[in-house]
Amino acid sequence: MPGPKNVAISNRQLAALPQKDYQQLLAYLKPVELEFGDILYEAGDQIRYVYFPEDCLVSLLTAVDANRAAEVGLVGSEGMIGVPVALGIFVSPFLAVVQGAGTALRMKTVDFRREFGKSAALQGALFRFTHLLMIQVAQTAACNRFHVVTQRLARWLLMTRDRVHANEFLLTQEFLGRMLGVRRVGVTAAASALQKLKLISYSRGNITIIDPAGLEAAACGCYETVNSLYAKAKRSGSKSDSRLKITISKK
Amino acid sequence: MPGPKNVAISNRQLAALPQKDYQQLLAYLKPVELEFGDILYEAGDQIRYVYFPEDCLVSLLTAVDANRAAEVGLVGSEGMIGVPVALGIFVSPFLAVVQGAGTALRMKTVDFRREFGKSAALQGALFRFTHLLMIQVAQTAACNRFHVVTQRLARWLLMTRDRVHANEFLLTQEFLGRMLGVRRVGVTAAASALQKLKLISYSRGNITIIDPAGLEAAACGCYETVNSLYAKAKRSGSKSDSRLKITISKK
DNA sequence: AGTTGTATGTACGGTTCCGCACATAAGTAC
DNA sequence: GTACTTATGTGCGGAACCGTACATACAACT
Repeated sequence: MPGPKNVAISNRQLAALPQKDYQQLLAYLKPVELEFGDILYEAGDQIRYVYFPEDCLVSLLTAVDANRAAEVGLVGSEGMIGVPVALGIFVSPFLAVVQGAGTALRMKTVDFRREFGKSAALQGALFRFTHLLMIQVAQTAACNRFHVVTQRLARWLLMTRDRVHANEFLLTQEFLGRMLGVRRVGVTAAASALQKLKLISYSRGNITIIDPAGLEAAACGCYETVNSLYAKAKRSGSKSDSRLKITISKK
Repeated sequence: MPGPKNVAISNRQLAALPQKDYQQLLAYLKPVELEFGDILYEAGDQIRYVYFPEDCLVSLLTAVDANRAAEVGLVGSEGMIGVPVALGIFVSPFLAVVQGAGTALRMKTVDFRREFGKSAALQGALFRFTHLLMIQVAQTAACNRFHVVTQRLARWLLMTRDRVHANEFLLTQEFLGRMLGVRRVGVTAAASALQKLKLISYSRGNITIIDPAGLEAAACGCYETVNSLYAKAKRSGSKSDSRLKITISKK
């Protein structure tokens, strides 16, 4: 049963915790300012901290070679960065890079892992989020296979919008190209198309979503597919079919 | 510490368990014959059973609409089908379809979930596998974005080879097209190219890998990237940085 | 006002893959 | 052998996107 609502807590994973479990974590959570472009982990890095975004946005990328990488996941205040730790893995498989500046609460991995063993609510929440992330990554795989740049761009803008809770954000086409794994001019063309349809406007990195509903229509169904699952998870909050109690055995 | 090697156990998740934990599961595990094309779950289905493949091969697919889906994961005797259950989720996000006939040991989800709560070794093994699956799905996302059909086909054949432990298998180009998310003729062209290079041979669904090393060279790096992580996980066996004890609270 | 740097737009030939239609070939049934 | 089904091969116009190069536009600084 969740405790009283922690209204001041902007990270949803933390907000969903019972008061007691949250208080327990609080001693270890330190706010950090994350800047655009900050790298939280390179692929293969030790995960020294886990992060609970408050109003920042973090992209997870998988590389295929030195020059080419594609975003496979996008995490904001609804989730956590460092999901592998919940699975007992302490090496990041992804490049995690800050895509929207803001604050996050972070915690040393060792502290988190210990507290994780004590809080069934935290376990449930993070296992569910891990599952959602898996779905998001898988949908991205299928989306990359079938959908054209314009649709993928529209989807990406909507996903970003959902996570920063704003219709305006700062992103160059060069950057968008890196996320979507296309040339900059590919983004130029797609963005121009969306602008001509009066769904977005942009100039020198400043992107504004003018018509969210129209943009959703221009996006592929992958947006709605994943989004509805996130929304469902949000509604069901900390309720779960599974209640686990995990303890880490000493040594 | 794992118990004596269970040499007769062909599923690696089960084989890695301590003798005691394995014996505990044995009462619930029933062998089933899986035929080509069998659907274990549709996307959105309740997960009524989890499956431990012995010599069969199962594809996980994500759909983007009624006609189009792409494979995002491939699971053989090294893994388990029904990973979400380990995360406390009992609905499959993927279509799970048998791609190579054979046997699997299966278990009712409710039984599995209960036993899962009792065996730290089982938890560790499955959490690690969940993580590997996440990596595989993510690599597929990036691969779909950047690599051409011939490379992806080569990668797919190698992945299949690793999982069925054979250089020969039965698969039509029509089927391969569905897995890779391309037209049949796209597969025809790619397969012809690989055959001309004397890396494979095929006729009417019968594919033989002639030159595994050459095929690997023709595949994209995604194969080696993921494969090395699987190999590493295999080597480290049931050793883990994390030892957890999970118990399911009553009600 | 002029300079510099960054962001965006345009152009072009080449490649990959699409959708579709039709042709061949290998196995299966009668 | 003939008919039928299944698997594979070929052809063709078009769309999307690539790599590259070059042009324009806005912003900030001097």
